[in-house]
Amino acid sequence: MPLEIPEVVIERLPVYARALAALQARGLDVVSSQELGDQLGVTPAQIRKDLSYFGRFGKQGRGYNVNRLMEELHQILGLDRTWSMVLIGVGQLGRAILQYGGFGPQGFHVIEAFDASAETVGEMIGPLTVRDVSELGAVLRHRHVDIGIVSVPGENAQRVIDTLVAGGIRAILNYAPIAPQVPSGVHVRQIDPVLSLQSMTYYLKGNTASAAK
Amino acid sequence: MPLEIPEVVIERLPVYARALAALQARGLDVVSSQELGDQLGVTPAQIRKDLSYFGRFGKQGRGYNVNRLMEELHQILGLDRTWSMVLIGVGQLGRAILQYGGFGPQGFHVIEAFDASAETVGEMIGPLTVRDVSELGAVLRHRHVDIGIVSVPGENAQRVIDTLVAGGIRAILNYAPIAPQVPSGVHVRQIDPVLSLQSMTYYLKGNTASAAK
DNA sequence: TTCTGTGAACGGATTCACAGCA
DNA sequence: TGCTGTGAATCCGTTCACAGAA
Repeated sequence: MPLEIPEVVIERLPVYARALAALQARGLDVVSSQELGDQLGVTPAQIRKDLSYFGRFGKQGRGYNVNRLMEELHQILGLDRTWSMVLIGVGQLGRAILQYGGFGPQGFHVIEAFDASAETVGEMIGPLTVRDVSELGAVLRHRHVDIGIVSVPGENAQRVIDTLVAGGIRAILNYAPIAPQVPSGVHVRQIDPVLSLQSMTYYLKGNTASAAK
Repeated sequence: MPLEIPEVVIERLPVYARALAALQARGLDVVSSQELGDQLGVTPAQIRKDLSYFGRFGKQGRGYNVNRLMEELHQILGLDRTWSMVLIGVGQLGRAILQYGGFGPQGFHVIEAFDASAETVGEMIGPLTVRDVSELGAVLRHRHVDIGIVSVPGENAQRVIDTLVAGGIRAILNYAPIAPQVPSGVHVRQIDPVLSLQSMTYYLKGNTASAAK
C-alpha cells in the first residue's frame, strides 16, 4: 500500500466506514461489495478497487466481515483516536459549530476558540473561554492541535489560515467563502453551501435535466 | 454550447464568479486567465477551457472584461434571479441555517420551514412560522419552491427527501449524514463536515505529507 | 457457485502547445 | 507582443472481465 493513493479514494473511505457502522448497528456481519454499493450509489468494482489499495479484507465467495472492515478503515483513516481542533471566528456560524453535537462522538474536539472582537473575547461558550485571536500563534506553540476550523469573515480568513499554517497546522476545515492559498502538504476542506446552491441552479434553469450525482 | 458540459466545470463556475466579484469590488476591469488562476489555485488553461464551453468571452492579448464575464457567468448559472427554498428540520442545525446571513444576498430565500416535533411546530423564527412536516407535500403543490434544504436527523432524511422529490423538487442541499437515493434528474449537494475531517486525518497520520488540494 | 482482487481497457477531464487575433 | 480559444496529447480514475479462493 505504497505512495499515491488517489485523494478521491481517501474521501470515499469515511463514507464506507459510516455505512458499515449502520450495518453493524443492524447486526449484519457480512456484506458484499454489491450490497454496500447499492446502498451508497457506488459501483461494486469501485469499492473493491478502493479497498484493494490497502489490503485484502474480503473473502471470496462471501464478502467482507463488517466488524473487521470497519476496524481496518478506522485504522487507515486514524479514526481510532481523538483529534484536537481550534476554532477561529466565534460569530453566529462559529457558535453553531461549537454547539454542534456531531463532532465529539466521532472523536473530534474543539479545545480552544478564538475571536477578534473585544465583546466576544472572554465570553464562555460551553467549557471554552473565547481567547483573543492574537494569542493563536502562541497557543499553537504550547498545546497540541491537529486541525483548525476557520469561521471568520472572508476578509480575514487568509490571514488566519496563514497563522495556522505558520503554527504547524496541516489540516484546515474552512467555512469562509474564499479559496485559500496554502503550501503543499497542508490539507484544506471547504464547506461552502452557497457554492453548492449556485452550481445546482445551473441545472434548474433547464440547461439539462441531466443525471443527478 | 450543447449537451454534456462536465459537472466539475459547472461546479467551478461559481468559484470564478465569486473571484470576479472580488476583483470588481477592487475596481479592476480586465483580468487574464493567468491572474484569475493564480488567485484560485487553478491552471489558466483550465479556466480558458471551462469558459470556452459557453462562449468566447475574452479578448486576445488583453484578457477578460471583469464586468462582462461576471454577467455572463451569472446568466449561465441563473444567479441573475432569486430562488425559493424550503427547509426541513428546525433543530440546532436548522436554526443556524435559517439564521445564516449568507444566502439572502446571493438570492436564495427560505420561504417555509418545517419540523416534526410538536414543540417546534408553530414557533416563529424570524419571519417564518414553523409548519408541521406532514404539510410539506401540500405546500410544495401550492407554492413555487426551487430547492429543498434538509437538516433533519439521518434516520428521517431519506423520507424527507422522497417527499421533496415527489413534490417535484429537483435540487437538494442535504446536511444529513446519509448518502441519499434520488432519481436521476434530481441534484443533491452534500454538506458533511464530519466526512471532511475524517478524510483529512488520513494525511495527518503521516501516510503521506502529500500535496494539498 | 459466489464474490473478491486486479491487470487491462476505457473514458473523460486536464494540460499542452500553438494558431490566430488585438 | 500578449493572451485567448482549442484540437491533440496526456494523465488518471473508473469500469470491465476474469482468474482464483472459499
